[in-house]
This record gives sequence, C-alpha cells and structure tokens, in this order.
Amino acid sequence: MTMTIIERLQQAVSQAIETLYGEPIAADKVQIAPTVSEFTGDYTAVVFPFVKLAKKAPDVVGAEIGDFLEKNVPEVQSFNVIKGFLNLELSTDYWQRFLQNALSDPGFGRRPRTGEKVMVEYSSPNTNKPLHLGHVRNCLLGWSCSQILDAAGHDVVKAQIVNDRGVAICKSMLSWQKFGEGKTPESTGIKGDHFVGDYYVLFEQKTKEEYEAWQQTDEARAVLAANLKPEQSEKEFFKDYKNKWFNTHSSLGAEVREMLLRWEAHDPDTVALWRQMNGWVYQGFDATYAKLGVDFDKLYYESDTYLLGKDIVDDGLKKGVFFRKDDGSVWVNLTDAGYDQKVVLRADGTSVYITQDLGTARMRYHDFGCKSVVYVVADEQNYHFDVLFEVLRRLDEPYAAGLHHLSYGLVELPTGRMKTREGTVVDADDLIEEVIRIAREQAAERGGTEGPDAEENLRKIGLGALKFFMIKVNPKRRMIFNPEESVDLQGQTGPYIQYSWVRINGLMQRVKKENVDLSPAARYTDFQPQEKELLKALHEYPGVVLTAANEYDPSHIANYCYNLAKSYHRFWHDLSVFNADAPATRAFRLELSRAVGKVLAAGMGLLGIEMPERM
RNA sequence: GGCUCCGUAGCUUAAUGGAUAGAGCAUCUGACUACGGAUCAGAAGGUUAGAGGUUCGAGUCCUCUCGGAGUCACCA
Repeated sequence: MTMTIIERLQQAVSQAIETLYGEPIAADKVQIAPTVSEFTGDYTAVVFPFVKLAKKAPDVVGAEIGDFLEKNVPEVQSFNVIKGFLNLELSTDYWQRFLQNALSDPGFGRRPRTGEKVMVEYSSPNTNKPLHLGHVRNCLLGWSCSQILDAAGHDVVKAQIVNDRGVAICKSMLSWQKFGEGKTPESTGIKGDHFVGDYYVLFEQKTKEEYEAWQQTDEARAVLAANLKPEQSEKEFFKDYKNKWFNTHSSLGAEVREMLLRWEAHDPDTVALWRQMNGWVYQGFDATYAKLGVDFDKLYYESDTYLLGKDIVDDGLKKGVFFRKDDGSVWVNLTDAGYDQKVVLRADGTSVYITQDLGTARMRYHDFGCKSVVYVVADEQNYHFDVLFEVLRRLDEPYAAGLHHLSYGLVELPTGRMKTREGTVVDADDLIEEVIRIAREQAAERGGTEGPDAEENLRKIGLGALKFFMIKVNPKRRMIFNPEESVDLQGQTGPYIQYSWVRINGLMQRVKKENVDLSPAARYTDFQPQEKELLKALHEYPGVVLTAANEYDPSHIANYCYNLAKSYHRFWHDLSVFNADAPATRAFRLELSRAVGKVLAAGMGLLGIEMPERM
C-alpha cells in the first residue's frame, strides 16, 4: 500500500470536483477527517470550501461528490450528507484487509528509514547532586521523543551533556574535603550521587552559618548602613546581598574560587578529587537511569566543551555577524530580529554560556553529521535558545535549519518551585520507590501480589503510572506535582492501558493453549459499532506517530493509547470474545484484540512504558 | 517597563480553522461470584478570562483589556 486511504480519498474528491464542476483543486487541499462518532461513516470530507465554485448548496455538492466516489472508488461503500459534511463508509473488505495488514506487518505504524540523522539531547544534569523530579520529566520526554523520531524513520543519537565542572561541584568537593573525614559511599552505604549531594547541602548550611555570623560584625553594619534602601527591611537587604557577600567577604566563597582556579590550572590533587567525586555521582546516575529505563548513545562532558566556541567567534567576526567593542569583548546584535545585543566572548577572551553552546553545536555536527538537533530543556531557557538558533542561522551553519528546542514547563510543587536549600526537592529515586510502593499497596488491596514475576509486574505498573502521568500532558504545559496525592492508578492512567493489554494477553494465552483456529476471521462481515470503533482507532495509529514526531510531542501517543484502551474496555464489556457464538465472530474478535494489543504495546513502548503479564 | 508563553467543568486536561467543546479525578446512581471490576453504563458539572474583528464556520487566526508565568547578566 503506497498511498494511504486518506490520500486516495483526497485525490478522488479532487477528481470529482474537476469532473463535476470543471475546476481543479489540489488534492492536499481537500480536508478529510475521521467521522465523529455521532454520525455513520468512517471518514468525512468537508465540502464547504467547494460550494462557491460549484455554485450549489452544500448538501447538493456533498451528494454529487459522494455519488462520484461511490462509483469510482472501490473502497467507498456508501455515503451520507449532513449539512456540508460528506460522510463516507468504507467497505468491509477494505477493513478486513487493513486488519490483516496491520497484524502481519511487524513494523505497523513505523515509517521507512529516511537516512536522516537526528540528535536528541536531554537530561543535562549537574554532578553536584542527585537527579530530581525535573530531570525525570526531562528524561522521559527526551527518551520517548527519540523513540518516536526513530519510529518516524530517522537515525537518532541520544546525547547527554554532563555539567561536570564549575562552582557547584567545587562546593561539594570543598565540603567533603573539609568535613568528610574520609568517608565514602562504600563506607557509609549511601548512593554516590546522594553522598555527594549531601556535602553540597552541608556546604550551603555552613555558608549560611558563616553569613549569619558575619551579619553581626561591624563590617556588616557598615555595609548595611551604606547600602540599605529606604523601603527595605534589614532582613530583605541581607537576603539580596548574599551573592555579593559570597563573592567578596566569605572565606568559604574564597576557598571555592581558589579550588575552581586550581581545577582550571589542572592541579593534580584537585583533578584527582574531582574525578573521584564525579565517579561516585556517575555510579548513582547510572542506577537512576537504569531504573527509569532511559539510556544514551553519546556522552558529552562540559569539562571537555567549556572552552569551545572561540573558532566560531573568529568565524562570526570574519563574516561580519559579530563585532568587537573597544574593550575587546565580542558581541552580536540581534535587535533587528527583536532580540538584544548579546556578548559572545568576554573582554579577557574567555567564553560565556552561549559561546560554549555555539562551539558544542559545531563539534557535534562534525561528530555525527546530524542535520537536526533537538534540545530538551525547560522553558526558562526559551530566550537563550531563540538567540542561539538565530546566531547559528546567521552563521549559516549547515544544520541551522534543523534545530529545535523541545521546551517543557517546569515541574513545580503546590508550594512553588523546588529549592535545594529549602529541602523541598522531590528526589528521583524516592519518587520511583514511592510509585512502586503505591502499586504494591493497590495490588494487595485487590488481593493479588503472588507469583514469580510479581515484583517485576509491580515495577512496571508503578513506573507505568509515573511515566504516563508525566507524558500525557502537552510538554509546554507547566506542571504542578502534588506528592501527597502522588500518582493515580485509575482512570486516565498508565495502569488503565496496561490493564486492557493484560486482558488481551489473557485471551492470547488461551488461544495458544487451546490452539484456536483464527482463519475464519476473514469471513466475518457484520461489524458491530464497538468493533468498527477499534478498527478506526487502529487505522489512526501511523498518523499519530507521525504527528508526534513532527511536533516533537509524545503526549499525542499517550492520549491515543488511552483512547484505544478505552474503546477496547467498552468492546470487552459489551461483546463476548472467546465465548462468541459463531466461529467467524470469535476468530475476528480475537484477531482484532491481537491487533489492539500489538498497537498498545508498541505505542506505550515509545513512551518507555512496559506491559505487565498480570495485574 | 520591553519581549515570549499561558488562561477551557471544583481540580487535572483534550481538541490539523469544521458538526452538539471530548475525557479523567472528585460527587451522586447503577452493572460482577468473572472471556479478570485497576472495568463498564448513567447523572450532574462550560458564556473556552473579557471585548471587538476576519471567516460559510473561531477554544484555535488578528487587535485591545484583565489575570498568571518566564526572561531581559561579560551566571550556567
């Protein structure tokens, strides 16, 4: 099948209009949509756009085109017209062939390989503390997006940039050096990333203590007297002043800066300490990624890339995209595109954030030749990526047209944004444990946790709930996560979909055991509405995958799977499958179930959600 | 203040410019001694923030107003 039925119908309508009214209409301008459930029909053509050139009433135009299609398109069995909507019903033969096709095609819903390479960059953690709720959303989006792009035929490289250097990790390092007493993750039994994170938190505590002590000194009183604004309270002033203080007065601050300088100078002891502590963190990250079921093809480390971008700056100067100010700093002026002037190189010749990103973009293109890169980064960086992409376009980089920022809303708590210092961060490991615990609790209430694979099933259910919960909403929507209510297992959830698959799995086990002959399925013609609904839903799947890929939006897949599962539950409730009276009916319903199971598993697989054998 | 994004049932949300805005949760009512009830059916709940405009047709596009978020560092 080289052409989809929608394309066939578009073309046929276009021909009908040309034949009937003598006016050419481009086939892709013809609107064909699935018929809404209140009306009979499978696909609906909208005829309003043609009434003007036909110079006839909408229902007359609809009837004339419908008549033409019925006569000329074998797949069109019948039609009806309601107002300006032409509802077309496809032949049972078409649906039978479609079902067999969907079942026999191992890659149903997947597109042929395009040969186009796409890089998806996600997670991008800092190595000074463990992964949290925000990283979970990022990872789930990034990983499923890469699966979806793969299904759309692209060759995907999953990449992670590890922010493994800078002030933050130096804080953890210094803190461990001063207060760690030689303890290690092994000696304490604490997971490596949490171990390092604990020293980061400890550092912040010690800094706070130092700051509070300083506030009592004469020096602090003098600073306060000199800088306090009239409407400002003393407390507010010191809150605002903290960063300034840390950079100018704090002894801990001074020590951290010295450590960073030693690291940048490749001081062997500092580098050794840095390696050791990052090593602990990576062990911890690996465990969390494994539990989440996400992985990477390529790791980039900021320690290798943070000096990149100088050559691209030279390039930009040569091309006249950048300009140099008197102090030697290099700038780009984007005011004509509605942005600001941005510095791309400091006066002392060192890089800023965007310099690094410019250099990294070029390096990655050299590494993999990806004409397209998807950056999975929270929406607080929208402006940064707008600017980055604009600059790369102006530099005429060969991959500039394929850049996409998959921007997602921050995950917040009912109390507001998560704050490390206030201890309100929802830890990724804790969260995973929690959802599995809830799944176990629910299973126990229903009286069924026994069996050899019980733990494995509970893991799949818990994670299925969590992943579906985070993926089902449009990425750009900001998300408020309530740990009290946590994740639901009923209604529009992962387990709801898993349950429909488990039902189908039960049927398939029986088919196998009893060696049921499924060949009579082809003789079945009297489709019930519940069956037709499922056929139509299955028919939509390839298009949904494509939409999700084009829009970089896994939530389309999640919502599709939910609707398919819902239709299946209704089908299951209303009709007998295994106990159907006629052999053809039974065989058809089993085949239909098998196809639904296959698509559910494939669709949920794109989201990283596995199906439990039992629940 | 400039720029960007968002306002849909009490809550969480869906809807390539197309038919009576579709779900889930919560509330109320029904359906199993099983082809598995983590299910199904029903009730109730909407001026799609507000006002104009474009269109045969607007939750969707344009303008304004109100409300919220993000960002506007030689930080990352």
